[in-house]
Amino acid sequence: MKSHVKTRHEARTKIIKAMAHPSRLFIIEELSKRECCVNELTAMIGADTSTVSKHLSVLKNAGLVADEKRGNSIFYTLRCPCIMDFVTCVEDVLSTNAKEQTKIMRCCKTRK
Amino acid sequence: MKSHVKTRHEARTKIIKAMAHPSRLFIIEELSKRECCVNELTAMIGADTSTVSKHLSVLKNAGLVADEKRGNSIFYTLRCPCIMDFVTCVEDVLSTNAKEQTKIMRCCKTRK
DNA sequence: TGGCTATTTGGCAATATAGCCAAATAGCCA
DNA sequence: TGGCTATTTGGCTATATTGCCAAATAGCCA
Repeated sequence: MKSHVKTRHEARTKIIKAMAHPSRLFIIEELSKRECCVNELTAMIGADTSTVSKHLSVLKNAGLVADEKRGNSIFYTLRCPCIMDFVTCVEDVLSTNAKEQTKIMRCCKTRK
Repeated sequence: MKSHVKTRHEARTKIIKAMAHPSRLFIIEELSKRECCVNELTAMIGADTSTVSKHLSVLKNAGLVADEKRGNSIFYTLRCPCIMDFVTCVEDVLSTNAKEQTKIMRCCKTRK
């Protein structure tokens, strides 16, 4: 792989990796609805505050979310709403997979 | 997080994790242009055949690619072309990040 | 069948990621 | 200032991922 192609894919990978965790996907989905502070997200996720804080720092580091300090709290917002379109695509893959499974099962039954 | 929400995000995560590797992103991009066999992809990527094979099995396991044996070779194809739209979105994030960096740099210069 | 090419699998070591606890940091308000 | 709440950071262990080599498997063709 040529070096500039590799670099491009590495940059993309950084963004995608940041999304590749259930809690972080949850955060992205919540932030697509409204801004939240760490506290709120922690309560919703049900993990240690430090864990959620680290997830947020991964997302921030990838440029997926922005943070703004207001008073005592830090509010996070989603920076690129197109991210949610991607989730739609992932759902597409999942439903394609599900259909495939159904087809295989139906086929097995018929042959019994 | 409620259990069904968690399950949903875990399913999505599996798909996204499968994409979260430079070589696998490269494979996805190549397959979006045309079908390829392991051999061709291995040559393009420049890693061990077994490594590329394992990457392909990750993608296949996630339902992102399909394989078909023809003669001596196994040809891989992309199952959900919408995946490439996602890459567009990732590029969006990257360019937003780049603009942000530029803005910060310009700001620093002005203040010198 | 035997040799060849293509691909997958098993095993192992190196590295990265996740999540918890404890401690540090930062801002609010009495 | 001191106590309180919100958040981040450091450190640690457990687990997952990666990539190589070697070996196994599968199909082609002479």
